[in-house]
Amino acid sequence: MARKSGSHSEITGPRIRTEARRLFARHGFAAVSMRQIAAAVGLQAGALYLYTPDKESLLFDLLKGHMDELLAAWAEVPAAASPPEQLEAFVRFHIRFNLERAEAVFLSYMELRNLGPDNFAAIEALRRAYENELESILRAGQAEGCFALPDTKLATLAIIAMLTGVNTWFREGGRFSRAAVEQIYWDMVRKAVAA
Amino acid sequence: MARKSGSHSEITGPRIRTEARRLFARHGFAAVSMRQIAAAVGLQAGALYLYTPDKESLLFDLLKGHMDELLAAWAEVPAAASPPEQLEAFVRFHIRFNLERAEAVFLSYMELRNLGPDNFAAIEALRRAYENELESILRAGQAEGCFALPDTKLATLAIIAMLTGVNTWFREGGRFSRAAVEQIYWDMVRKAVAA
DNA sequence: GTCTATAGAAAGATAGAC
DNA sequence: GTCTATCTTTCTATAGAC
Repeated sequence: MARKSGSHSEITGPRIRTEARRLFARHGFAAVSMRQIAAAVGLQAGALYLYTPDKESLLFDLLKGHMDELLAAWAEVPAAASPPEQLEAFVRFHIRFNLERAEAVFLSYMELRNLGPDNFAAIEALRRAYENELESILRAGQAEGCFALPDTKLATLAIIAMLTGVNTWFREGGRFSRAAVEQIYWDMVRKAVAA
Repeated sequence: MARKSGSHSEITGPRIRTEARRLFARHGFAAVSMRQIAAAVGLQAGALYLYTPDKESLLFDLLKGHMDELLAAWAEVPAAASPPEQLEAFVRFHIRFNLERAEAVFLSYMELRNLGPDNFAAIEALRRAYENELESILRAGQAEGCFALPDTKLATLAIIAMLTGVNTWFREGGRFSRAAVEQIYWDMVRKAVAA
């Protein structure tokens, strides 16, 4: 039988992060108080400071954790034989992963401005590392002549913006399944980069 | 000679909106206090309430004004002869207009969640009206057989997300002029929708 | 039209009891 | 590991002088 109160450090930390992510994504970092987060977890506000030195660090941990997981998950995707196949894998991976973590994605794009300079730079570096993954695919395809792009960096940013936009409208049980969305977006990307 | 103090209602209102837009875009609605806005204009906090009933109304006026101007500006663009030409006009218009009003665009995408239900619905309706402008172009091209799209609504959202993404990276004096950016993005859109 | 002053609520963070 | 209590600051919004 579980204790009604006492020590729960192993479970409380993750629950704080989960509730903070949910609340920050829904209302915005600045609009959410430490008291609201504590209440969602079932704690008093002071107890949060056992798990984070301050509010900004809590946000940073969420963003850093998300970017680390994003890069690790992409690293797990097996390499394909040709740039077009690699690009298809990236498009499908990006849509799938981002839909699974909509709240974290939203935070990572919207709440960067609430970080101090050092924390901001750390997240930016990870974001650029992810963009570079796509850009190397585009560069390889460009070199082989299967893609025709005026600028690979701009194409990278354009494609990522387009794919991430799925998160703003996709709803479970809507007109399209995730698989259908992947297919439709892949069709558009494939044509947009084609030689 | 201008008075040092006294009545300035005709100039103070616009200045409040300009400074509020700048501060909200930079730090986020919830993170900016009425005192900060007043200080940026050169007023005391209480004086702001001569111009807005509360903080949320100030935000709503900014978003509503932006959407109205966006729709009005698009209405001024002369109609082109064919769907591809219309689409090119839309792409160039969207990039140009959004780069000219980067702060307002940022607000309109990020701070909707700080509006109450009625204000939220009003802005959403205007956003959908703008999306419908693009979708009718895509539908017309689809009907004429010059575009090939699995779904015009999804293509609408994908294209707008891609174009609006320019605002996240474009900097004056960077590698590309505005005209060059318009051209590169139009090339990608043109190919993505082509039959 | 703007200011000073302030009411009243809520914020982030800390101290010490248990 | 968590709670209660509190310090200190800051917030939105209002009242009344000028």
